[in-house]
Amino acid sequence: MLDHTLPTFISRPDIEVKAPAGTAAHSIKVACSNCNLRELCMPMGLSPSELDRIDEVVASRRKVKRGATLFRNGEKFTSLYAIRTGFFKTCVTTEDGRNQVTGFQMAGEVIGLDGIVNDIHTCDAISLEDAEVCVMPFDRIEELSREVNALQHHVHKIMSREIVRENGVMLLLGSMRAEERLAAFLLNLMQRLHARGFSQSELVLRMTREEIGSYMGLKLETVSRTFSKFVEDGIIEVKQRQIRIMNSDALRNILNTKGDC
Amino acid sequence: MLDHTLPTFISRPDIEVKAPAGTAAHSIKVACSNCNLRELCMPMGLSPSELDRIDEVVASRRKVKRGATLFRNGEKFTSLYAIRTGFFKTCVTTEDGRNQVTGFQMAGEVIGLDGIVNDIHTCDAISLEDAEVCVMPFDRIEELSREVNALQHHVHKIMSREIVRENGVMLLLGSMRAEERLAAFLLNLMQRLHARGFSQSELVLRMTREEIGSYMGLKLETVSRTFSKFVEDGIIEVKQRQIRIMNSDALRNILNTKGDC
DNA sequence: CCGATGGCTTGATTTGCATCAAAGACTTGG
DNA sequence: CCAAGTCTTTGATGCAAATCAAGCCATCGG
Repeated sequence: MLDHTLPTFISRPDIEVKAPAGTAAHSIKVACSNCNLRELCMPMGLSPSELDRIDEVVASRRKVKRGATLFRNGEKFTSLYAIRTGFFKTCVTTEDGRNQVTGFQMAGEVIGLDGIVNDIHTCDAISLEDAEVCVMPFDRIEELSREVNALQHHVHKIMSREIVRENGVMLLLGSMRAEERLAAFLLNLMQRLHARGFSQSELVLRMTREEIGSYMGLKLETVSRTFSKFVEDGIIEVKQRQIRIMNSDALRNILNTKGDC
Repeated sequence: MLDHTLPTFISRPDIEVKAPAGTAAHSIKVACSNCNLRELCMPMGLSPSELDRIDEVVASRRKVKRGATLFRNGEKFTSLYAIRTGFFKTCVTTEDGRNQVTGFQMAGEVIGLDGIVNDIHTCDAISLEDAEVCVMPFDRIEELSREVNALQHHVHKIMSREIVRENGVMLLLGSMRAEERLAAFLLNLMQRLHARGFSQSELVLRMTREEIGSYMGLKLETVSRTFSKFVEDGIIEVKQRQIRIMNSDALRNILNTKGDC
């Protein structure tokens, strides 16, 4: 439901291409064709000539310090962003100040899709750790995807995937209890990290309890309590933001056991 | 937040093109260029030659009886559907039988976007009244949108709009109380109906209290009680599924008044 | 006409999570 | 090193919505 399955194993994205000293970050020329995240954010099975064209979609890179915003509600939309390193949250806000985290995004994922409809971003994208993104001007994406069919279809798939993800979150918010929500949350995070070559059982949360709560429609105290309950039950171990999954089947059971009781 | 604003006034879509007697519904040739819903589901400002091309995206029409499914979770994805007449709900289901309405769609709106990622539909689309849809094979849409830039951008906008809508629903489900949810629900329905030329103050619900509740993350009793409360407060009148908005400002106030109390 | 059915309303009770409150743990900077 | 700030945990209490339950209303078919 909260699915981000990836077709192939992806190597760890921790080998970073460094900019030459003194070069402005936004002017670095990067090649998707050499990027080890390519299989996450770009279509697969391209011909060599298509691969060369694909490089053109990335205009530049941009570094985003922890806590800084990549874009903000109300700003003009120009580009999509592929996350190279780091971890983001996106959130929407009402006039009366209510705030809702709508997603957490990690390396290889694309953000900014909300801006396409009205050429204005309708949410904030905030970095949860020092990050770097590939800036992909949307007009360039549209231009190129007229010529490279695989890119065109890939863009459609990325948007559709986001729609399906949000469907899953709606199901979660609309009908699940706190334990189920957090079980789903942990399983989803684990799965996405595992697809990126990280451990199946250990993860480091990049966000606060409050941000988790906002995403899951819970208060931070409830998040904390529920984690504590999982620890009591021997399902996970928690040391600050370090989480170790001791029994992932138990988490899956929590998710699938509601109609029964 | 639950926004479907339309740029122009749209005439009532109640004049239906009848199929010649004896013609199978799915073989009727239809012209978008003559359709009075064009401004809702197709891009605007096309040249005459582009308009002709656009007609090619609709392969056929399909009638869907009330209660029947247009597509179902697990079915192969082939086409998007533009609603000509009628009213649909889409819903997702978990293995353990939980069900969540993810949206209600009316004339001029497009459904099926969830199927693009994995070539499989991940939700059910069920008609809430006798309906008719334009079947638009997705490969044809992709082909044509390589040639007609406006169509390409339009497809992107439709998908982005759906993402933004779902962001709004997430906000609602994650942080609003029952009264606020239903105020938002009524205002959103009114707005979309008004954009289609219907009254600003009267509407007929096409769905049951239970379906509203599923969409809004509430039980049907809560929906009923909250409507009753609105009636007591003189905000609406309810006669079965007929709703009359007596004081839409009051509804808007309910939405914007939470941080204050 | 009547009985059956599906949808809706309303009341009584329970409950899961929010809220309020306080204190502990970790981080950062002088 | 201590002080201040942020994040987290845990406990006590309250409340909004769920649950359980009963009856009403409109529709439909025999």
